[in-house]
Amino acid sequence: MAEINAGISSDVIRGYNDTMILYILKQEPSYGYEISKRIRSISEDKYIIKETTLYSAFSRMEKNGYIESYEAAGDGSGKKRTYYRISEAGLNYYREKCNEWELTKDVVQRFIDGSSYLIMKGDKNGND
Amino acid sequence: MAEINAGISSDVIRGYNDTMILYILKQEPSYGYEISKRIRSISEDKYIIKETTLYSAFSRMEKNGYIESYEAAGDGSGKKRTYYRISEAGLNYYREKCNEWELTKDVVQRFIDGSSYLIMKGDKNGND
DNA sequence: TTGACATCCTACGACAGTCGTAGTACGATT
DNA sequence: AATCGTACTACGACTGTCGTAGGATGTCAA
Repeated sequence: MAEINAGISSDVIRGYNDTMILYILKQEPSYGYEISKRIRSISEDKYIIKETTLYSAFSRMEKNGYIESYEAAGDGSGKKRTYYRISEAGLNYYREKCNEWELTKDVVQRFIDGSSYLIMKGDKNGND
Repeated sequence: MAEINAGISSDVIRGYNDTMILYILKQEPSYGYEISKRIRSISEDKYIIKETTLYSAFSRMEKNGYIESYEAAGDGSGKKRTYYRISEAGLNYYREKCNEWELTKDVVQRFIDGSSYLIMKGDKNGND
């Protein structure tokens, strides 16, 4: 794979970056770089969030009250980092997004040609 | 339901309006108003595409060569309408989007808390 | 000490799809 | 003639994403 995020269009992910971040923060507070790596590993390298996207999501979500930030020097290293933790509002928002996702997934799926897709994959003649 | 498209965020659908339209056109040529109604009925009123979104998708996709337009007076009524038909390129694009969708769906799903979602819904049978 | 490299973060502006608002125009029904 | 459903166009605002750029710290090896 030459490209980054090959096959994943940012238009689809749009609006779900927040959800992914909140999913991570739901487990424990974290910071930019670590979250970015976790998203990458959870998606098995299929999705790599851009730094700018990530940090702009932070400021947006903090403004909306979904997350709260605090300064801390992580694990032994004297380096100060901006940690984020999820708030109650953020948790509720995350749950709403989960519901929305199930709904949206169901709707979009109706416009995806699943059967012909399967046939195509086995049909060398490309018949329809 | 008070709101239009309640629960479906335009950020998620973004980029999949094209796919929905192509799904309709894959079956037979059609025009704006009819496509809009078909999307609404296929989604069981869960998603109603905005007029402006629809027509801007037309011009975008025609520019990209995914669809071709022609003037015709539909069923008996003397009214002229702009019909669109899908092109070979459009068909390929549609198929790519189907693949992309399966991939994206899989990735996003990993960040959706499915089990707590089921518990929340109160599934007493524990079905999956 | 110097340099390379990974980490950690900010600023700015461009881009594109969506959507609100507005307006036009035709045909059929009342 | 007024109203409604149909059919379409124009314009500009909004927002999340992302390219580009830059800066500052810590670690490790040469």
